[in-house]
This record gives sequence, C-alpha cells and structure tokens, in this order.
Amino acid sequence: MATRRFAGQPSWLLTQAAQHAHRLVSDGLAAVDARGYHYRVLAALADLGPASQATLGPRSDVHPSDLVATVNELAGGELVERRPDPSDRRRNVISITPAGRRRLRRLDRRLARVQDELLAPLSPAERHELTRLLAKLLDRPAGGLR
Amino acid sequence: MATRRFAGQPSWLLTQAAQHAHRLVSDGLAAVDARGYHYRVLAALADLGPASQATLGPRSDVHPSDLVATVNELAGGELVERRPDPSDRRRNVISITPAGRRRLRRLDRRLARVQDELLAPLSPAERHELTRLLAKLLDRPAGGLR
DNA sequence: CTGATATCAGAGGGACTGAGATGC
DNA sequence: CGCATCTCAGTCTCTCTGATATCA
Repeated sequence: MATRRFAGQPSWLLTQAAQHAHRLVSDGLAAVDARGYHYRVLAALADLGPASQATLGPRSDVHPSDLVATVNELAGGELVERRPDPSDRRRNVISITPAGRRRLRRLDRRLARVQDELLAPLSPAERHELTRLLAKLLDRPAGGLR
Repeated sequence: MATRRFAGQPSWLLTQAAQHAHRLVSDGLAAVDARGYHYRVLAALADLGPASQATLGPRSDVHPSDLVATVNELAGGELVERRPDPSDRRRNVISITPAGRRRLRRLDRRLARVQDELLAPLSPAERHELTRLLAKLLDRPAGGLR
C-alpha cells in the first residue's frame, strides 16, 4: 500500500518489520498480562543472578528511570525481590524468585511461538541468514550502540 | 550489552535495528527541519499526483488523523496545496507544489545517504539479501498488514 | 439512512531528560 | 568535594481511538 518511493528502502522495511514484530510480542505478552520490560528484566536476572539496578539496566536494556517502575511491578507480583545491598547502601540487590523463574519459563515459551509466527514466511536457511545480517548490521565499530 | 536470553532473537534484533535506522532517519530529516511524516506525504504525492487525504493516507502510511496536521504543516511551507474537490465537497485535493518537489529531492538525497550509513556494515550482496528477506517477511498472505 | 471524508482532542506505550536525595 | 545509585516527574515522538460535522 505504501508508495514505491520509500516502500523498498531498507530503513522503511526495517521499521515495518519491527513494528510487526513488536505487535506480535506485545500481544503475546499482554495475553499473560506482561510487557516487554517485564520479560527483559526477568531474563536478565535469570542470566545474571542477583544484581543492582545499575547493572540490571544495561543488561535488560531498560532505562534506569523505567527500571524503578518495572522492578516495583515485578516485586508486587513476588516475581523478584528488592533488598538493600549491605555492602553499599546506595544499591538495591534485585533477585528473581522461584515464582519469577516459573513466570520467565512461561514467557519464554510464549515468545518462542512468536518468533515462529514472525518468521513463518521464511525458510530455515533464510531465518538464519536474516538473523546473521541483522546482527552484523548492529555490530557497530567502537563506541557501540547508544 | 543485552543478555543472551533475548539478544539473539529475531524480534529483538529487528527492533534494535529499526531503532537504529529510525534514529538515523530522524536525525537526517531533523537536520533540515523535516520529519518522517513530511517525507512520506511528499513522496506519496509525487508518485500519486493530486489526491484526496483518504487516498493519501494509505499511500503515505500516515494515519488520517495525523495527516491533517501533516498537510497543515506542509501547506504552511507552501510545499503542498490543499483545495476543496469541486466534484465531491467532502474531499480535499492535495497536490505538491514546485517548492515541494525541490524539497522532496533534497530529502531523497539525504535519505539515500542515510541508507548507505545504515547498511555500511554489509556487503552489497548482503544489503540486497537483507532487503529481500525483510520484504518477504512482510509479504503477508491475504488481508495484509494492519 | 448509510457510508465516506476530514477534523479534532486525547490516549497509550516506549524511550529519554532533568532534578532530587542519599551514600560512597 | 566529586561521583554513583536510585527515584520521581515530566517530555517527546509516533501511532492509534473515539467523537463530531459535513456531505454523497
């Protein structure tokens, strides 16, 4: 439907594809009452172990400012625990609870189905190639992203 | 920096790449005091010829509701003209002006450089393949996008 | 009456900014 | 003192919803 002047440009295709992906992910998470921030924080905690918010922010790619609210929400559901760090009283130590791990497994399964749905038009080889190309596109020289 | 649990997933790579692309495009357009909506509407008008907003919306992929403001802004700069359609008084006919065409050429050149910058990490063959895969990913069966 | 068109006000989510309080 | 950490309030941009007025 979009006009030929920009319909084929990579930046346009990327934003369209990302919007599609984002819709699938958001809908998938919303169906179990979660949002992207929740998943990313739970996933980062499972990989990192207990961590301060200053560490957790970059790993989950959630802005410190939004991390506060996200951890509040997760803690409200007993999915993570926030307690002060005795060795540095500026810090909180956030850790995932058993319920949080169960939740994460559920979200992981759901998101795996979303990836399949997203990639459905592509063959396995094409899926792999797309992933590789995107990773290469993002592999910025020195300084990195943001 | 993001954790391995989602850093390699296609939906994540797509949203990251799109965010990067969006930044490049927005910055490029902002440098000449334009935004994505402006470009998309000018481009669609150049391809379509004079058109009603109802036609222009889907072609430029700008929501009807936002199209009003966008056309206002473009008309304020004499880049497009909005006049009532004598054959159907519900409609406006929007047409691009000579100044609008000059503006569009400038934006086109700028965006071409942005595509190059975006795709810099990829070889020509890879760029082509990425474009092809993204287009295929978006080529949804019947019903289409949105 | 119905449906289409344009307009307007506002919601919503995601990323970010700036300022503060506290402790190193 | 400078710096790090957490928190809070609010901005910005893009997209979309819902309602209204007008006309075919």
